[in-house]
Amino acid sequence: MPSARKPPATARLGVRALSAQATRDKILKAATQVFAKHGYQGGSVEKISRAAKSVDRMIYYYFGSKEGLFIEVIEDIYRRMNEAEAQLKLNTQDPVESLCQVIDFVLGYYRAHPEFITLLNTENLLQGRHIVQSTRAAQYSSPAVGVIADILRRGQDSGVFRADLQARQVYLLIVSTGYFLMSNRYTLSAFLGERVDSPENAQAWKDFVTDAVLRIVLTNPPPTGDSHGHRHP
Amino acid sequence: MPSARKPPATARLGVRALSAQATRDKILKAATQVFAKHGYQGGSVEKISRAAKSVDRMIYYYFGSKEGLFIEVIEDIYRRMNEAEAQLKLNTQDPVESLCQVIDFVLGYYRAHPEFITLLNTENLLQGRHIVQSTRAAQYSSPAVGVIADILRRGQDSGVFRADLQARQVYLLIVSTGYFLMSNRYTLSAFLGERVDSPENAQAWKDFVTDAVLRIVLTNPPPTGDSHGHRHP
Amino acid sequence: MPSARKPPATARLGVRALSAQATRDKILKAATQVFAKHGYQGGSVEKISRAAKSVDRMIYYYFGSKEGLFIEVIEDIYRRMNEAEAQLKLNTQDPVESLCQVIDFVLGYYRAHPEFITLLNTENLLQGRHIVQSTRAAQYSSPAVGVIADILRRGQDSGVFRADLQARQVYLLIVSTGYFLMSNRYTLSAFLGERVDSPENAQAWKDFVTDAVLRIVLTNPPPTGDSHGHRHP
Amino acid sequence: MPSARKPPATARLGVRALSAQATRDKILKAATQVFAKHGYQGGSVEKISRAAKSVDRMIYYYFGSKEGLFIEVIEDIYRRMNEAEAQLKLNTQDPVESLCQVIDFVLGYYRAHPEFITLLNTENLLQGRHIVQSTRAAQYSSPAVGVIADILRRGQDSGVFRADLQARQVYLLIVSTGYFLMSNRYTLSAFLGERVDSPENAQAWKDFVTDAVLRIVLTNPPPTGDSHGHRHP
DNA sequence: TATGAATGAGCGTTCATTCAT
DNA sequence: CATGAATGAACGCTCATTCAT
Repeated sequence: MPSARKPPATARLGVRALSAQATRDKILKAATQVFAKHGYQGGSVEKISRAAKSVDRMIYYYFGSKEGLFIEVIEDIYRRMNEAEAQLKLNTQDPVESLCQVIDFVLGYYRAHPEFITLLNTENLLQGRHIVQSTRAAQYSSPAVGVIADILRRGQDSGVFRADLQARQVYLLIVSTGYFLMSNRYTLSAFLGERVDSPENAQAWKDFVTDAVLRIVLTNPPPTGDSHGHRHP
Repeated sequence: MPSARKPPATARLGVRALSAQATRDKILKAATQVFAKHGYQGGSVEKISRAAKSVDRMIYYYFGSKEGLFIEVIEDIYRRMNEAEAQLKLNTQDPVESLCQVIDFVLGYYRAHPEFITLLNTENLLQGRHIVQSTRAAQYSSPAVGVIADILRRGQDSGVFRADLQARQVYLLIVSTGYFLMSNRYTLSAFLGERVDSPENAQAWKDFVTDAVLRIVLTNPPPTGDSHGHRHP
Repeated sequence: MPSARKPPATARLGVRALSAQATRDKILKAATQVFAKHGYQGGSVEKISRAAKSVDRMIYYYFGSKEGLFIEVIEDIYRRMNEAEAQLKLNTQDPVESLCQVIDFVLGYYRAHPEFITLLNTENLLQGRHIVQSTRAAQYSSPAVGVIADILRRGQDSGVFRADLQARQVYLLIVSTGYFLMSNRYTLSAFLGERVDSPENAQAWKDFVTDAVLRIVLTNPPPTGDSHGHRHP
Repeated sequence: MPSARKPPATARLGVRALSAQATRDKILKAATQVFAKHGYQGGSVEKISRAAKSVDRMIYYYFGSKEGLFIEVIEDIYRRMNEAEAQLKLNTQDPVESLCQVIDFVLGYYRAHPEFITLLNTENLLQGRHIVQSTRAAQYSSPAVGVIADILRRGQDSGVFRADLQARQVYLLIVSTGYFLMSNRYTLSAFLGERVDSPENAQAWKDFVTDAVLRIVLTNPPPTGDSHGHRHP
C-alpha cells in the first residue's frame, strides 16, 4: 500500500503540537518496534513515521537520518538492559540462591523482550557498525558480569563453588541459553514440532539450565535428579 | 508464492541443460552469500544476480520470485547442515570422548559457517514463514539429536552418565553456546573489548563448554580444575 | 504471479504432441478470450500461452509476434461475424417481419458475443491499425447491409416503406443500439442502478428499438402504443 | 486501493501550495490524455509523467497509485460531462426544437470529446471496477435524462408527442448513435471505405438521427422526405 | 517441427532524503 | 521550530522477444 499524505493535521484537528521531546520519544519508540519487527533494511522510514503517527520529515528533523535513528534505538535498548540489570536486586546472601535468581532474570528478560534480540541480531547482521560508532553505548558494561563475579566469589569463599571459574564464561553460558531459545524460536519450533517458547517449555528449559549451571559451579553437585534443594527446602 | 522451475534431470538433456543446471546453481550459491551478508530485504535481486554473474531475469526464470529463491536457500543450508551432521563419524565407543567430538563438531560447524547463522536469524526475523511452507525442510530432523541420544544411552548403560538426561536439552545447550557466540560476535566483541571469535577465545570457549557439558552429564564429575582427563590421559 | 515453467510435458505425461493445426487453433482461441478480457496491452503473451496450455515460444512459432496473433484474432472474429450474418436466413417475404428478424439477430449477436465488442473496442483504441493491415479483413463486407437493402427495397416496392431511406444508415442505427448497450454495460449499469444487460432489460430494449426502427421506415406508422401489429396479428 | 492526497485548500496556503495544486492538475490532465490514447494498461506511469513534464514519483505523491490516478481521471470526465449537460440551455419552449438541440448537443459532445469515449471503453474493459468504487461518481446522474423527460412531457401535454414514451429509452437511443459512430470510427471507416467522422458524414448522421428520433416521438410524423420543418421554416 | 534457455527493456512502486519556506 | 513539496535512485518483477539446437 502506497503512502498517502493526509491533509495537514492542524487543519483537520484541533490538536496542539506535541512538545518536541514527546514527538522525539514517540518516534524513538515506534522505531524500536519497527526495526525489531522488520530489521534495519525492512524498517522503512515511512513505516516508522506512520507507526509514530508522525511524518517522514520529522525523523530527519530529530535524528538526522535513518541510521542516526537506528543508533539511538540501539543505544536505548542497551541502556534499558543495563538499567534492568542494575536493578537486579538479590534478596539473599546465599550464592546458590543468588545464581538461580540471576538465571531467572536473564532468561526472563530475553523472554519478555524479544525485540531486544531481533535488534541485536540486526546490529550483528550489520557487523556491529553502529555499536562501534556509539560513544554512549561504550559506557554500558553489563553489570550482570559483575554481579556474577560477586556471587562466584562468595561461593568460592565458602567453599561451595569451584575455584577455577571465570565470571564472564558463566555469564556467557547463561546468556547463550536464554538468547538462543528466543532468537531461534520460530525455526526451532518448526523442527521440534512444538512452540519452544510456550510457558511450559520455557520453564522446563530454565530448570534445565539452572541445574546445569549449578552442576558446573558447585564443588559437590547433587548426585542425580533434582539438584534444586534451594527451591524445595 | 510462485512455483519455480525445477532443475531438469541431467540425464534427459544434453550440454545446454548441464549449463542450465550450472546457471541455477550459480544463482543459488550467490544468493546464499548475499542473503547471509545482507539479510532478506537487504539482499536485493540485483546484488544476487551480479554476484552470480547473471541477470535479474534468470532469478525469476529459475526460482519464480525472490521469495522462492530464499526458500531454496534456506532449504539448501538445512540440507547441508543435515548432511554434515549425518557424516559426523565418531571414531570411538567411549561416550565421554564421543560427546567431546560432538561438541567439537557443533561449535566448529557454526564457526566455519557463519552464513548459516545469519540466514537462520533472517528466517527467524521473518518469523519462520518459509520454513513452515517448505515441505522439503520438514524432512530434515537434526541427526545430531539422535547421535547424542545414542551417546547418552551408552554412558548411562555403563553408569558414567546420569540417568535423568534428555538428549534434546543437552543438544540445545551445546547448540546455544556455539550459535550465540557467532551470532553476536560483533556486539559481544564491542562490549568485551576483544574479538570473541578469535582462534584463542573460540578454543577457550569450546574448552569451557566441553567441561561444562561433562559436569552436567557425568555421575562423578572431576572435583575441580582440569576435567579433561580423557584428553590428557 | 510470475510465470513458472513446469518440467517438460513429454517427461511428465504420456501425451503425444497435438497436431500443428490443433495447437494453432488452441492458441488462437485462447488469444481471442484473453485479448477480449484484457485488451491488447493487457493480454500478455504469457497469459495467452497459459490459457492455451502451451508455452510462449509456440506463439512466435505459429504467429510470428504478438501483433501477428492479434491480427489473426481480429480477422477471425470478423470472419465469424460475417459467416453468422451470411447465415441469417429470413423465413418470410414480409419486409416488416424481415426487418424485425434482422434487429433480433444483430442485438442477439452482440449480446451473445461480448468478446466481439471488447475486441473491436481494443482495435479502435489502436486506431484500427491492424484492420488496415489485414488483406483478408478487407474482403469482409457486412452482408447485413445488403440484407437490409433488400428488405428496404421490397418494402418500398410494396409502398409500406418510405422511399428516402439508406440501408447503411438503418444498419448503423440498429448496430449502434445493440453495440452501445453491451459495450457500456458496466458503466451504464452503475449509473442506472440496474443491470442493463439483464434478460428483461435486454428484451425491453430490443422491443423499443424494433418499434423505433419501424416508425422510421414505415410510411404509415401505427398512431401510438403497440406498433407491432405484425407480431400480434 | 490507496487513498491519495487531496489538493490543499488554496486559501490556506501560499505560493507553493498553488504550484502544488498546479502540479496535481497538470498530472491529471496529462493522465486523461494518455489513458484516453493508450488505455489503462497502455497508459504507463512514465508516459503520463513525461506528458505532464513531471516525474513518476509525483504521481504517487498526489494520487497514491496508477489506479488512484485513473479513478480520478474517470471521476473528472464524468464531472465534466455532467457539467456540460447541466449547462445545456434550451433557448426555446418548442418541444420539437428542444429535442433537436439535445441531439445536437449529445452528438456534438461525443464528437468533440473522443477521449471521453475511449476512457469509458477502458473502464468498461475493466468491468467498471473503478466507477463502482468511486463514491463521487455515484452522485452524478446524467441531467440529460431529466432534460429529455421535461421535453417529452411538454410535447405530450401539447399532443405532438406520443404518450407511451420513456425518457431513458429515448436518451439511450440518442447516446447510442452518438457514441457508436465515434467509438468505432476506425473500424467502421475501414469497412465503409470512408471516414465516418468526417464533417459531412457526421452532419448527415446527425440529420438522420434527428429525423429518426422525431419520427419515433411525434404522434404525426411527416409523411416522407424532409421532416425538419423546424429547420427550414 | 518443435522447444528449452536466455535476455534487454520496461513495468508500477517504494526508497531515503533534500529543498524551501 | 516545524512542515509541505519534491526527487533521483533503486526496488521486485513482467514484458515481448531471440538464441540455439
